[in-house]
Amino acid sequence: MMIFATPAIFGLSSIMTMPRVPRLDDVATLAGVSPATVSRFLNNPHMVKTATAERIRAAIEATGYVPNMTAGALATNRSRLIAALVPDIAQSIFNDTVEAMIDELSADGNSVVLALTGADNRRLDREINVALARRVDAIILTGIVSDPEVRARLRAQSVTVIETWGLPDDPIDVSVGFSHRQAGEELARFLRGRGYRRPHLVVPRSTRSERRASGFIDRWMREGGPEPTRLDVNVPSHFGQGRLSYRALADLPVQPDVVVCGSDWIAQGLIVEAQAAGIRVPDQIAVTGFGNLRLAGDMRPTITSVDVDGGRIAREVIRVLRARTAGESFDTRIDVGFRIIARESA
Amino acid sequence: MMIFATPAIFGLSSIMTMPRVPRLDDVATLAGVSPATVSRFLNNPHMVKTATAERIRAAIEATGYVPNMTAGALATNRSRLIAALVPDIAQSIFNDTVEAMIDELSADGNSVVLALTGADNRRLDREINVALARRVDAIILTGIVSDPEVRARLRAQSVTVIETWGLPDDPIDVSVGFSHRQAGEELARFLRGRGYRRPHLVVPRSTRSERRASGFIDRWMREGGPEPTRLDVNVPSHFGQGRLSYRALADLPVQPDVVVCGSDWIAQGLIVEAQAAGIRVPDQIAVTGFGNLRLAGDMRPTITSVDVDGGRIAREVIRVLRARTAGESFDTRIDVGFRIIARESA
DNA sequence: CTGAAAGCGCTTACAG
DNA sequence: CTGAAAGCGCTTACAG
Repeated sequence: MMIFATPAIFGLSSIMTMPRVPRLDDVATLAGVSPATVSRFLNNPHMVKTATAERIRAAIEATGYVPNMTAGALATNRSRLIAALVPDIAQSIFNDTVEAMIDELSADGNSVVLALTGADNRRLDREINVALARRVDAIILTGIVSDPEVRARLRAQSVTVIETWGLPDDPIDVSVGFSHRQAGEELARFLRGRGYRRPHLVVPRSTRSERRASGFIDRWMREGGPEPTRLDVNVPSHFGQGRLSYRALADLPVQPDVVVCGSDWIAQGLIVEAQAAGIRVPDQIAVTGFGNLRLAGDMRPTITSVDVDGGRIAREVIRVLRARTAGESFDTRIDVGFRIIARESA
Repeated sequence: MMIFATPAIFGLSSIMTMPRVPRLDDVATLAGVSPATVSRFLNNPHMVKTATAERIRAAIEATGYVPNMTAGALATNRSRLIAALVPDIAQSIFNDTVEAMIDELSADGNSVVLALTGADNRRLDREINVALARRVDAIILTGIVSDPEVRARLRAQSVTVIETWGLPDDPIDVSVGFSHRQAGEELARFLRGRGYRRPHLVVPRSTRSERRASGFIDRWMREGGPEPTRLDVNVPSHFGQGRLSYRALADLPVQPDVVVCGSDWIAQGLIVEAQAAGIRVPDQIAVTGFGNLRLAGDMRPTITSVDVDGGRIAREVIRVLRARTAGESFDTRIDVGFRIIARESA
């Protein structure tokens, strides 16, 4: 059902005849200038005389011309397309970062191609190839490129590659993030300082979570603590896992005094389940999350978490992109750090 | 800090000399065929003889050729780019749908340009223009295009436009969704049937929420109920708003027996706050959500919600896209419906 | 400040 | 099954 109820003022008659989409040429002809001049007007308005500019503006208006960025991309070898590769967006701690990046990039005239690499970045290599085929100006990753051949290929290309969240020893090009291992270590120190003695870890099956967990465990044991118990859960992590994780505590040989959750969602679910069982948090069992999502501060009790400034990561990424475009120098390894946010839950 | 620790086997020396990116031409020359044949091999492998195909395959391998989709797009007038326009992704009920769409589309060789239109779709018209400039093959919207000029322009273009979630009376091209008004009406009927008498609405400030709210109110009053009280909240809605919404109940002249929340997050926050105040849900106050997110089924108590099959919406969108590509016919107005999921909270 | 012309890297109708 | 050639719609170095 397609009704053309559009008033004639919008050019209904021309819609009926379906004229082809106007090109730069059409605008040029109508304005009485060459295509080159229209192109200049579009890309560097100050290069054309005011009177000429005015005629071109009118011609664009009259034709309804919309520049063809595909043709522009081919001619300039610059797509103004940025690929963002993330594991998922359904429930992801990266969403804030991605959102902030998209906001900034679109203000710069770029568009973001969002590709999903799946749990454990299964499809990462494939999506990198797609991004390369699209000749994107930059690829922004959250994850490790496992295939050495792909790493080599990326290095050989002129494309900018920014690895985010992690802080690899041997980045492909640029990396913006923090040390997950160190975050785990600091959390161990923090909890030990608060007097907890029997931590239990709930660990999502992702490289980053694993790195935090091993940092936590190493530090904990180095300080003389017993080896923490642990439960591994699938990614993406979610609220329901927290509830199940609480129930699974019953099977442990010794009850923990603090549960270190791999995400705020898990922590939230665990608290809800504990409370439903009549257990008080943190009096009877303490809980920590990770990511410092908004809900961590909103929950009852508020959740002790590790804050990662996703907006900062986005800003640094943008800064790198702009610097490279402008030919200016910039750091290729940017540590944005993290902060432990002590709240009521632990 | 940029260290080339790549083993020589990966062609380190050629990295040093930075040869230009291989083109179709290079592959053709190496394989001893014309560019046309390589192009055919890439797009319709069955069109070339097996022996030829093998030589081309080897040449692609040797050169590390990656097709330039920008050039391909210009030549075919088909970008294989789909624009997905959503208000936000930080906390969005659309994320599941978008994720499912990206999965399907990328399997078809398409990429998704994700654009954010902001609360209340402030930047929708602007992002549509960008999508048009990129010559995307389709624009998938969650929201209403307000500017009549933009609506007319979209209709005049050959681009496929799919409006999702809502089900407008006068769609631009194709729409896939359900009637929000009707969802509100059904919820009113459902709660009245369950014996509730004094509903209070927490309404996010979005067109769709408003439509559900007015459907609810109309139906409720038509059945002889008193006018429900209401509280409007900003979008995107989140957990913390639920907590605040609970506290705000104290200001009401008469206490509700059920709170109808515009999202599951709000419902969850409201339940947590009620419980923290020692109030039992649903015995002392009932609560409903919207969206049937995973957490609705996981929460304690489980949350009565309205299920919208985001995956189904994604599948229908894909079906439409494929049908149009194949030149087959399809419905231009697809109602995916909704279901009220009765659980413990109301 | 402006124009003519070559070029970006593909695809495909046409001819063989 | 394959090749030569034109064309997709821009941009920009060069010349004036």
